[in-house]
Amino acid sequence: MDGARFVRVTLRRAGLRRSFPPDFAARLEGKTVQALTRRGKYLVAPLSSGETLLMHLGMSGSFRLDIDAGSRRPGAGDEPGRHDHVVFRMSSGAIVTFNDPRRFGVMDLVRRGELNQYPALAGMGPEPLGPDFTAAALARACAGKRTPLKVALLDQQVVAGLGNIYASEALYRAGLSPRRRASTIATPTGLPREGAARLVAAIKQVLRDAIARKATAYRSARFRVYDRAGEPCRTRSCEGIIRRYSQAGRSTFSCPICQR
DNA sequence: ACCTCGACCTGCAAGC
DNA sequence: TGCTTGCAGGTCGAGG
Repeated sequence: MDGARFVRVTLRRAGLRRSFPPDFAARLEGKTVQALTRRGKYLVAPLSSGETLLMHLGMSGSFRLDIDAGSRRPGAGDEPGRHDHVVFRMSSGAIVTFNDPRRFGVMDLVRRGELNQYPALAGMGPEPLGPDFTAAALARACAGKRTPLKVALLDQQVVAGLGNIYASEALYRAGLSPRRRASTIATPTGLPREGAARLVAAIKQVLRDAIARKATAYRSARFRVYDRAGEPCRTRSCEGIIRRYSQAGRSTFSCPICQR
């Protein structure tokens, strides 16, 4: 998509969780993708029109790429699947198809000047792998929060882009209980306690590992606690058994012995 | 201002 | 085999 022009945009239903923006296809067709970047869990594509295309995969979204569909004759095998909701035909010859069974994904179009006011992006926390995500920053964001620490990590205003799996994984590596109050990693004035530095390091480590392993499909990844309820803790000489419980409606996994 | 909960969807696995 | 139930990677609005 990067550098290519939208030749034809096909919407195969009225929307995902939300309706598509008005005249969505028409506002894309003929425009060039100037860059393809990311902020938190949003894909961000500034266009030649001055608008920016925002895309989010939700829980079950994915993109399928057919890189040189243009050089082949259209034929069998090109039929759209049941949950192929948006099809982008690009000037490069590529066809990019957005598939999302649960339709929790997002496609939106915003004027560039209004990107900062876009609700999900306004006030979004620092990028976890960026220089601004420090123990001091995390402590400041958690100070005064009575929410469990794990719930705070899922709050995109605290840190951008962490999801349910890696929140559990990071807390495990940091040796911190998901049930602690978020405020316990900070002093009353919002300065970091030692847990904050460990947690920041663990978040960065967990994400770097996942990216290095190209763990795009969560099923293919090997987690230390996520989805391992009843199995032994992997920490050397720890006798703990991984527990599963619910926090803010999401499953959490942790070792009751080595996470405090 | 902050927090929890249900709603939004479909698919799949387990239990009966 | 076929039904029901519960659970799934994320947000967002309503209500406490």
